[in-house]
Amino acid sequence: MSEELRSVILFDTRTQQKRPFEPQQPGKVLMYVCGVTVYDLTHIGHARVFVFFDVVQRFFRHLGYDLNFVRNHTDVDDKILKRADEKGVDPLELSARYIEELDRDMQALGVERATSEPKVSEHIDDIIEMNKALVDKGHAYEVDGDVYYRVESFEEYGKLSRRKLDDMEAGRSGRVDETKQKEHPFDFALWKKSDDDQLGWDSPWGRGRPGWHIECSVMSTKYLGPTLDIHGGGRDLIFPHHENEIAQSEAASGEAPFANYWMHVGMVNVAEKSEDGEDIVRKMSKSLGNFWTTRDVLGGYHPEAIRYFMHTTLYRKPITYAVENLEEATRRVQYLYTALKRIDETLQRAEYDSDENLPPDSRLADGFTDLVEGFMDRYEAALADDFNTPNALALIAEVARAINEATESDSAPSDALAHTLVLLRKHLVDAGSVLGLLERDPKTALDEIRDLRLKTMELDPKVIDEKVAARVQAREDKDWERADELRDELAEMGVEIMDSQQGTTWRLK
RNA sequence: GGCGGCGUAGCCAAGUGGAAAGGCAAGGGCCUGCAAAGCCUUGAUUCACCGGUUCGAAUCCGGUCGCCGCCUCCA
Repeated sequence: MSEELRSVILFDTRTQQKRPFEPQQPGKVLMYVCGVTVYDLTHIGHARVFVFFDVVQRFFRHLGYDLNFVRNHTDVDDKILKRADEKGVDPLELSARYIEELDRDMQALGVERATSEPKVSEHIDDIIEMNKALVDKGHAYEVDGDVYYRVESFEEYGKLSRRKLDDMEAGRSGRVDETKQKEHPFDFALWKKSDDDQLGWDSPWGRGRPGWHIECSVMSTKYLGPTLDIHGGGRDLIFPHHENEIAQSEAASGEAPFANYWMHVGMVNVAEKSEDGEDIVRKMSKSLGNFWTTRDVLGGYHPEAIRYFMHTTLYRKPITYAVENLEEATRRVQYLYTALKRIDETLQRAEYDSDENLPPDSRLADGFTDLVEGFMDRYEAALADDFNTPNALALIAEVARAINEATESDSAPSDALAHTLVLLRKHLVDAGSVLGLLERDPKTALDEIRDLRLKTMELDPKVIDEKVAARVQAREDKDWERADELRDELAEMGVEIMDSQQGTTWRLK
């Protein structure tokens, strides 16, 4: 059975090339993705990673793979301690709260749950065990209650990020902690001594807490074993985070490689004005203060529009966050849902629908055979090529255009056309579901988009409805001057009028 | 200083050795009282620049310019 599954090509960061994906066990995928350190709301850079791997999850399942997907929460970390201290709250309560906030945002974005979502705080014993193993094997050493990984003990250190210890300038980024007595500047903390009033657990090295990288090695190994099929995360985790995970995991287990494929998602950039008034584009980040929280973006744009926007660029490349891009994505999502709505309206005219009263199976309407019969294969091929979502969207657009073309007429469709439309609708919805798009019924989605716009534009729908009704009356009276005047007033408010045989509807620009 | 990436039509963006996807914007047409929506249609002899390999390069190699990311907070 497993040999029948469509094969997928992945770009692997370590080898810097696309390769056919060969899971260790045919048909089964072991995937680990680094989540976030939960000390604040997520921004859309985080959301991009979640949405992308959500598509990976959905697509593998769509193809019939048995996916075991682990995505962790780093709920013990110095940034959490610092934030908790500032706010005067318990660190684990703080992180628990932000896990809830994260879940809320990701649920709103339609990100499906991973198979397991483990937390650092629940794996302290496992972390201590791995630390002991690393110390025993000579890969780590204790200094005054801290435990450090001895990077020089791992010959292949740097193999993921293609850098050599000697080539790097320690402190280039101004982040190396030089106050500690480390053997090498790049040795990193596996365990940190905690003050009496700090969060900590007892260990062979005294009371302390885990360092940053160890949790992923521990949890991935615990849930998925020593060798992952796929390990993912944001590009900025390649060094040092993932490099250090490799060093820890391979040294501790004695097995290599730690992961067969490494997938890294590009950064979300922001277009800004520099102090000199120049247009610049740079990475969105907490420390630069140029970030948009997922919460904020969800307040202004439909979840599927946000996803659509993210799918317009290959996951590996940087993407620029800009309102124009979100607005264009919103219009595209509206376009797709409108196409579905047109199908439903057309089927109704023949007293069919896409669920119960199906048109009889018949030949396909002229000119649609290739599209109907070849679509899903082409669509899957696009995504199977390292998740080429831009190409996937192009194919979706092709179907939507065909649907609009086929539903131009206001008359009842023939059985052949109705049958074709039902199949095209199914294709569109099935294709959309892999990307987390078109998951609502058309009316709900279009209403949601409209309500969001009303809210952000601070418009009262009653005022709009009244003006629209007045214009309908003016049109019935053939008072074109008055009708156009009202339409101009509405247009000024940002309201678009659409007259059709079914009546007048409106939407927001 | 080291490592890596990017530079394709006005804008966004696929393609990475064999006839330049798709979207937005713009022009023309159909439809419409007029519009909007929708549909049809027009657009890169050319892929930052220079040189090379090849029967053939946006795609490979060398160089130049510009931009970006990472070098222990980072998704």
